[in-house]
Amino acid sequence: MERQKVMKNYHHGDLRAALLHSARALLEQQGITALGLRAITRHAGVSSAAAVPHFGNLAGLLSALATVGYEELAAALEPVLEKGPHAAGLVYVRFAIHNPGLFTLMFRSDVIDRGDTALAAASARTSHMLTQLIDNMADHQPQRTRSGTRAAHWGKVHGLAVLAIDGLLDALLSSQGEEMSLEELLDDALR
Amino acid sequence: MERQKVMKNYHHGDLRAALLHSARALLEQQGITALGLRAITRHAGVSSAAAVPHFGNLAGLLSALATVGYEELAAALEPVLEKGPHAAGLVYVRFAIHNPGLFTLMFRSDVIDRGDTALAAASARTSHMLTQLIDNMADHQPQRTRSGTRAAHWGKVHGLAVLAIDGLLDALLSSQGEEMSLEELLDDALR
DNA sequence: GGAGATATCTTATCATTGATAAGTTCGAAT
DNA sequence: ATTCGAACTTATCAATGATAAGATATCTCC
Repeated sequence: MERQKVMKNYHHGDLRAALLHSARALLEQQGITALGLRAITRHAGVSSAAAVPHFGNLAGLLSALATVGYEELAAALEPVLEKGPHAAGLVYVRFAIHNPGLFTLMFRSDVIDRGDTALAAASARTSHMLTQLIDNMADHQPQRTRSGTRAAHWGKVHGLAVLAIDGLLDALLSSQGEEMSLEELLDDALR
Repeated sequence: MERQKVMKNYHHGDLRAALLHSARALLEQQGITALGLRAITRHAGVSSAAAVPHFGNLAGLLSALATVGYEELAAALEPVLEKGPHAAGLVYVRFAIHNPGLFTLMFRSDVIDRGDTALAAASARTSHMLTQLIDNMADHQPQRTRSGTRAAHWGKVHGLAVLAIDGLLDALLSSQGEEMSLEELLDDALR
């Protein structure tokens, strides 16, 4: 029967997924600067215009990748929803550290298209999850607004994630003579 | 004597400052995407290669601009050094909100050159100021490491700044029915 | 199971970008 | 006054994202 045809040139099979995979690989291996349309398609072994039917343009492709990021973050957050903000905060920051490029992309509103439907949905879902998580926590200080509490916790967690990715927390660690790992520092800071 | 020659084409006089001014104007008016070498030189009314003698390349120009940012942030922080972390946090976030483009640029390690001497110096000075400010504060919890305390405070303040710039705090405000301004929210969150 | 319609992918081209080399103009130092 | 060097321009290059036109495979409908 010979059905297992490789289908070389045309009709890749699942080029959409392949392009997202290539983009992610480039993103994590070479940084967000390497995320060009040509670099991505080259990595996937297709022509530079092959992404158009699936994503329209580069912003569309990156938006789809960021969408994956929001979904993965939500999925990572879900198991600790009942465990309170400390555990969830650690999960949030760990996700950022383990996927620095992807996490960075998720907040680069200048390269992704915030109007993208799927992206907006995934982003909103994750945000909703975060606020719910914060609201559910025990130590709600009555002296603070609910919004204030949300902003305070989300801000802290997000800031730690961003600073960790930028390597600025390592600088903080090495300057002080204290013997501790980044993980310990984060656990301490999130207390 | 007619000394007030306009000196049109050659030897601008202070092109370095003029280019930084143009870059900053473009940055705040049209966003970080508009910060191209040609756009900046066009705005300043010079040729696209005029920036080379002063900055080498685009990264050099943007690094110099980011350096200005770190210096201004340090200058804004200085008057509140004795007032504790609450006031200083507000100053930090206000600086970010009033100079969103510049603040964003200061943490875009992919477009600026972290090896730039002046940038590294200004950045280190500001960081030093921040850690000193946090260390001086009264409510040092003994259960936390010094590094942990630094990370916690810097993280929170920085996260709030980043989220505010991205408009995500406004989203947080509007979702909740509470009647409060962004400034009030920040003041509350920094408590 | 055959034919036309349709989506996918390629090739070719365009305007624009950052970098660079070579040439021009000005100021400064000897 | 002349030379030297820095500042600036013009011209050119490779590379980018977008797009139009063409080729090919799959799908639908009869």
